[in-house]
Parts: sequence; structure tokens; C-alpha cells
Amino acid sequence: MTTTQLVRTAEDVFGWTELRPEQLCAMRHVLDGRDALVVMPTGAGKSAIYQVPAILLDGPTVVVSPLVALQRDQVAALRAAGAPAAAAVNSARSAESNEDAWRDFAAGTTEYLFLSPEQLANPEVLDRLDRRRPSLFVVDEAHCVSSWGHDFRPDYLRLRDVVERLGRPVVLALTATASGPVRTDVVEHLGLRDPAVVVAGFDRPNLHLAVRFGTDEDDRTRAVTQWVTERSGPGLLYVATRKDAERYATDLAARGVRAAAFHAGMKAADRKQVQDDFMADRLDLVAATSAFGMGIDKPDVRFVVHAATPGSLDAYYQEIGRAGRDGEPAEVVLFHRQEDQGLQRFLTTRKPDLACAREVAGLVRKQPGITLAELTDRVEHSRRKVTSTVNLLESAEIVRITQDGVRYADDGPTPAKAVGLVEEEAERQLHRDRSRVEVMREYAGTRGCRRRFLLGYFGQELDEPCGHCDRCDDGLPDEGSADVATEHRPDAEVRHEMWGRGTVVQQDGDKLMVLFDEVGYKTLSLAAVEEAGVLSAG
DNA sequence: CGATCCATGACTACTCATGGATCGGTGCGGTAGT
Repeated sequence: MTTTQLVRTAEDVFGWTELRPEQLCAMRHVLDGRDALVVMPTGAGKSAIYQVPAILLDGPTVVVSPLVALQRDQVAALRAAGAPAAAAVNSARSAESNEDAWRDFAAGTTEYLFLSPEQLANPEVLDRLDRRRPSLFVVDEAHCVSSWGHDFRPDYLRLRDVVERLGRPVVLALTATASGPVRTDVVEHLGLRDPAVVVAGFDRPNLHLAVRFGTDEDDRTRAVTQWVTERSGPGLLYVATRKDAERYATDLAARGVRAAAFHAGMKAADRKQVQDDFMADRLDLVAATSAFGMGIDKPDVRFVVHAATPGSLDAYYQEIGRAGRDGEPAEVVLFHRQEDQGLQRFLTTRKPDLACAREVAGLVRKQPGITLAELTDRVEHSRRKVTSTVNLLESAEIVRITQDGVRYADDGPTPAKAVGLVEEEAERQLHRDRSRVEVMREYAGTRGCRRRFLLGYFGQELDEPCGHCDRCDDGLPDEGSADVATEHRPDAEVRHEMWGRGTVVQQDGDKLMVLFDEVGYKTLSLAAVEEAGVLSAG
């Protein structure tokens, strides 16, 4: 299969006369039968990477997409482009139209089929897919594997089994944001084999980055309100709670800003209205929780303000990335308060259901090869609970999931002891999540260039301060990257007396950020590291 | 963990301080009821 064929198909079918080098590179890998992880900003043509090769490969393409609305948009876009047949199967459609879609799929006329991870948990769905042997398995918004799979939508962590079940088609994971650990998570949980990793530059030099510090909540609210009122938008205001979304929308509307709230507690019709109004410039501002954004591709968003600090730099980068997609200047401001950590700590607290874990472990031991569906029937818990319990048992290495169902690990402990191990594993996951909250605080508090910090976290080194953030505006002390010792370069392996093995993320002034396998992100004082010698080369 | 709400109590007629309880984000799918 040649590059010429790719280029010709892109032009003949979709009318694209030009493909970016990264797009072409990723497409080639897919055609060559190699798994790939592609990190590319929204609007840079991620979808093209599966849309074109899908046509050249025999067999249909399955696209896993987290939101029904996204599935709808993608199907509509493919139809509008006059591409081969595309369909989605989900709960928003009638049983009848889903059956129609399956009939077309079985007949071999469907090229692209869009499904949620939850659909893929249904054995019948898998049978239907398997009969047509898909050649390409695409996971869109693949960071969801990492951010949602561990608790919120556990079926994301079962996609690896789905891939096996379908006879291992080529797997292509697509996302707009992925720090090192998130990439590792995606690769591991999707079971990618020797994947090609294609990363398009994700620096957004037109975004001006700044952080403001509030003393108390009223103070911050006033500052945010004033800041927004002085701008004209279109802009986004991210908040932590639904109530805040409503409050800001009301307050700002009273001050003449065309503002509306957006959060998951609103009726679907109202949410759609707000989104449409924002896209059509009938709104200047949307005050939203994290519910707003996926699939939003508005080029002229002039600012993204956070009235509360999100739970991770990954989430933050995703949200600010919605500003200035047209390349024109845009402002990005985080109104930080130390107290935000309280909420984020709460939100990351998930207690594992140990009774459920014990019950499931017991059942698996008694009946090797039991399926997830059978487990769900046998216990008095929701499918979601059972799935996340199995996920936890798997990461604690108590059970294994194979094509022949769930099995107890060969030298696994007794179910009673397993509970303790599950608890420890949950604790480790909690530590990792919490350490990600800490990284946000480091970002807010950094004395160096913010862009350098941000990009450093995503594994991209910036040789010079960016000159386009509040720190640079204030006149940075010159702290070039030259004085970073080799053993503290990003990705260097280190070992800490207490925290064990870790990988250097980046040096920020006189501090060193390290990601430890067991305890997550930690920030160490360089002076202390050198004096006490707690850190050695790994 | 922190903000907020509400009941209670102190002390004095209106208000304020204190403490316990409660709440806080993201979506799928399927089902009940108009």
C-alpha cells in the first residue's frame, strides 16, 4: 500500500488536497498493520487518520467514542463528505434503527461503525462484530481510558479484551492530550503492541498563560466576574460545581454579558441549546463544569478562565486547549486558591467495595472461566460496580481476564487475603490521583515560565522561556535549561530512599518533579536532594 | 477538605456565634411512566 494511494483516496473521497506529515505518518502505520497512539490537537485532522485507511483496508472499522453526541457528529460528517456508509449503535436510537444498522453491518455495506465502550461489553454485540472481522479498531478520545476507566466508566479498561475477542485488528488510539503517564496507561490498558507513537507539536504559542491568586472565595468571585466583564468573548468559564456554573451565569447575565450555564444536571435539550447558541455566537460566555467541551471545536474562543483549579494538569490542558484554535491571540487565566484542593481530594476519593471484591473473588475461584456477564447476574451489584471491582482485582493481580473468562491468578491469595490487596491497590490509585492534584498546585506556584512547565509535563522541552505568560511578563530570572544535571533530565530513572523507583518529569527552578511508580508525583527540593542524597540514579 | 445550610443557644429584641449535617463531577444504558 503506497503513500500515493493514501493521498489519492484522501482527495477522491474526502476532497482533501493536502495531508499533514503527522497524519500521513500515522496513516502509513495503520496500513502497515501497526498499532498506533496519535496525540494531536483537536482540529488538526485526527479523524482523517482512520477515515482514509479504513477505506483501503478490507473489512469494517469499529470506532469507540465516549459520547453519543460525538458518534452522531462523526456519522453526519462522514455522510456529508460522501464517504462509505457510516452508522452508530447506541441507546439514543430506537431499537428498530439499531437493528437496521446491524443488518447493514452484517450485509457488509457498513465501513464505519461507532460504538460506546458500554456497547462493547455486550456479548451479542461482540458476536455481531466478530462475524465481520473488523480490520481496524479505533479508540477516539483515548485519554478517557486513563481518566475514566479506573472508576467512572470501567468498561474502558475492558477494551483490551474486546480487541482480543475480535481477533486483534489494528488498534489506533487518538487523543488531543496525553502526558507520559497517561500515554503509558492508554498503551497498557488497550494492550497496544509495539505501538507507533505520533505526537504532533501541541504547544499553543498564541495562548497567553496566567495565574491569579485569590485570598478568600468572595475575593476570587469578584475578581473572576470583573475579569470576564471586561472582555468580550466568546469565552469559557470553567467552575468546579454545578451551583457555581448557575451562579456565575446569572451574575454575569445581570451585568450584560450574554452568558449561560452548562453542566450535566441540565436537561439534554437545554444543554444542546446552550451549545448551539455558543457555536452560533448568540452567547459570549458559557459558565461550565467539566461536562462542557468534548467535541466542541469553535475556532474563535478568545479566553478560557478557570474560577477553580481542576484535578490534573491533563484536564487543565484539555480545557484551555479550547481557546484560540484559529491561531489568533487568546487569554488563559487560572484563578487559583489553595482550598480548591479540598474539593479535588473529595472528588478523587473512591472507596472500593470490599465486600463486593470478596464476593467476586470467591466466585471466580469457585468457577474458573466465569464471564463478567455471569458475575453480574450472580451478585447483588450493578454491572458497573462489578466491572470496576474486576478491574481492581486484575490490577492487584488477583484475577486474570482471558478469552476464556475470568480466572484466579495461579498463585493468588485466598479471597479473604485478596481483600487486603485490593485495598492496597485502591490506595495506590488514590495516591496517584492525589499527586496529580498536587501538580496543579505546582503549576500555579511555579516561579519559572508557565509554558515551559506545562510543556515539560507533557514531555516537550522548551529551550527558552516563552515570553508569553505572566511569569515571563514579570521578567524571569534567567534559568536556562543548561544547568540541569544529566541525572535530572526528563525521563531519567531515579530511585528514592522512601518512594522507590521513579522517572524525572522535569526540573522547575530549584525543584525537581518526579513521577514515582508507587506514590505518583512528588516535588523535591534540589538542595535537599543533593545534600541528603536520598535520590540515586535508577 | 471546605463551603454552606440550618438549628440551637446566648443574650436581650435584633444579631451573632457555634456546631452538626450535608454536599460536592464526568455518561453510558435500560426502564418506568406520560
